[in-house]
Amino acid sequence: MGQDDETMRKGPWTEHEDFQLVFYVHMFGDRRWDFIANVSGLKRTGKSCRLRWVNYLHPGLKRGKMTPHEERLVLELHAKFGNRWSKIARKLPGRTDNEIKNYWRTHMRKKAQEKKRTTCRSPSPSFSHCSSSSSICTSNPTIDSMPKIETKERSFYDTGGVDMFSVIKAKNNNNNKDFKNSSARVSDTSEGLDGMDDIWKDIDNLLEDDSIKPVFDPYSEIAPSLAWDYCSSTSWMLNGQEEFGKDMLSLTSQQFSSRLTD
DNA sequence: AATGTGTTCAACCGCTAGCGT
DNA sequence: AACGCTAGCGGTTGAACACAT
Repeated sequence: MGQDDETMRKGPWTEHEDFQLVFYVHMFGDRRWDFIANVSGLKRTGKSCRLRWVNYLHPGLKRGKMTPHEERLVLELHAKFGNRWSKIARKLPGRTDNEIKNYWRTHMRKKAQEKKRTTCRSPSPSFSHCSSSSSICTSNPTIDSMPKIETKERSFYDTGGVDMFSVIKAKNNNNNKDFKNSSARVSDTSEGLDGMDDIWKDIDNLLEDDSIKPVFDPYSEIAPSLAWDYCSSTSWMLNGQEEFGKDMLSLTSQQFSSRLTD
């Protein structure tokens, strides 16, 4: 889009970037990634922002090891759907397609190694014999009892923004330790904050501070997508929405930037 | 303690479906 | 119908970490 590829950052995200992204996703919802990428000042593509959000920052994500039940489900669902990772992920709330894909790769490698070792002794009772095109596992009660989420439905990752905020708040109040701990790993260099825990807290605090409250009240009943529709329907948005965004948000951006560097 | 090897997982890339014009 | 744009998907890569020697 507007920015040329040479100025774009690549590689691991810093805590500061995470913080910014979370903040702007909260402001505008998790839909307009290119816009968020531009407006936030992050030197990242919209694509990269989306990926970071979906795979790492999304408040609904579970972190940590797969439970045996989840492992079984992945195997079963893979037997049913093949490498349709996003489809499989929709059946496992809190797990991303990337996570499942990675898990499967590891799993398959292990399986392959095991197979090598036990060179075609008795056939394994596991699911490894189910090819992606196989129908062997299709009438599985576990899968069939799962809620059916079809393509037109709201994606798990699509939190909107107001919903997300409530999740953030909930996150602050309890658990999700794995999520927070693992996120801290991203930036060992940053001493100021202790992983996502503090990011969520700071965002929470920032937004509760009236002086820097976003234009769109996160506590209101207006979904961010609607807020966005409202924004985009106005002339200032049509005539250079990026400039508007930068102006409007520069203050807030500076505020949380300074918090990080304190 | 140093080095090698294996494992995990975040992030990138290329492609495609879907939507608006 | 054709085109352009964007979000989303699946495959792949490589850095960081864990464990073995």
